[in-house]
Amino acid sequence: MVVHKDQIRDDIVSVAAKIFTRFGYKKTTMEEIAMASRKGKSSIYYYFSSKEDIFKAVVEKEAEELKKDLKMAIDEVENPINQLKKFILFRMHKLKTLTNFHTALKSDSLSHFKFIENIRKEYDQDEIEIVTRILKIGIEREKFVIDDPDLAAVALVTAMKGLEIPLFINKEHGRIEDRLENLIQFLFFGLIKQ
Amino acid sequence: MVVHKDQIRDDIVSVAAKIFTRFGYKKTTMEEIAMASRKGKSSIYYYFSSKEDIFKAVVEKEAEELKKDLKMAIDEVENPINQLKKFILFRMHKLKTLTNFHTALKSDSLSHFKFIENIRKEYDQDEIEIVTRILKIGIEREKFVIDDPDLAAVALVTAMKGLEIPLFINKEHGRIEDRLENLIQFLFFGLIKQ
DNA sequence: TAGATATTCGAATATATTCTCCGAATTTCA
DNA sequence: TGAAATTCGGAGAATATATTCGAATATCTA
Repeated sequence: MVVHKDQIRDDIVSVAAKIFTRFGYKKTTMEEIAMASRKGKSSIYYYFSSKEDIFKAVVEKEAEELKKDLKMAIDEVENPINQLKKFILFRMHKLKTLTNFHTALKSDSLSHFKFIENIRKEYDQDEIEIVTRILKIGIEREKFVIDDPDLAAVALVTAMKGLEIPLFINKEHGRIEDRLENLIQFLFFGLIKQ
Repeated sequence: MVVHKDQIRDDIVSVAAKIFTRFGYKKTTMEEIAMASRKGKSSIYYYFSSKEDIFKAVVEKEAEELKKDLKMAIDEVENPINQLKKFILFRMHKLKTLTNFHTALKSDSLSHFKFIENIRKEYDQDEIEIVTRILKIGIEREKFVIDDPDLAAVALVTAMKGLEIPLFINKEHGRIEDRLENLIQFLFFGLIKQ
């Protein structure tokens, strides 16, 4: 029956996610996925049309998770400025656990998969949407002075991505929060009401 | 010149050890080893005759390290009973970092390499030797009552290996020491002078 | 229960990767 | 300068892997 089939697909995706996380796309074999799922290799092809197809499902699942958790994390905080901080920090931490989605975003050895381009765009869109919402609320509450919040959101997200790599590389976790403070001050220089 | 060549071999072995540790024998490619060593693929073949040959060098190096460190660790302790404890504990902890040697000892997907059999035998021999020495010193100092220390050493090492797996799997590090106490009591029941 | 449909898997095939070797180019050093 | 040491690109054979096929089995439906 159909429901059951989705369940098995999900199981396979979970199992595959772990293996992809450990070994990366190329070094992961269908045989491994099959064995770990306790199925025959060809049964996997009953549920997925290809290795790429499984990977796609894995990445999409991780993207969903990130999106959902991001929204939840932000809602836990009140002040829009703190929401921004939380957004940047939480995103960064969470991304470390979502290895497959993260490499899908970064790796160019994977960029020949057309689906990755779509995921990127979609995810960018989501981020901008979230930030825009935060900014607009901030403006309403007279925390921010921004003429064009849509434009500002794009700029902010872009800047954030630019800063992601140095932050990612930096191992000194304690200091990230401090630097984040500076980042926000910098990005919103003159825009935050004192 | 010859000295330089050995140096480069050593470098390659170090680099390869990391990759083998991360991905295992099969998933590691000569190309990766070459790239990580910043050499052309075929240059690697100038220094080693095959992938197996590199792996052999890696495993032998780790075996050397274990052997050396084990001896040092034991010498830091006085009482033979404590030496035994230290031997068992240290060996177990150290083995966790020497992944390639460890898998060489255990994995049967690798057992078609003839050199592995030799390494095993050699290492077993070394262990028995060390334990025998500890026992004999213990007897001299009248800590132990053992008729045949050679036989006892073999029995002890064998028992130790049997207990290795459950100890390895057990994550609760704190308790390992306690259980070790029991193990020694058990193995030497009636043999340790009170 | 029969017949249809869903699922499984072993074995075969097509494709891709990887090990290994060759030989020519470059470097080192006496 | 010339001989030996070292490097590496690229080719070919061997191996590994992804994917397909078809037959067997299980599950559902009426």
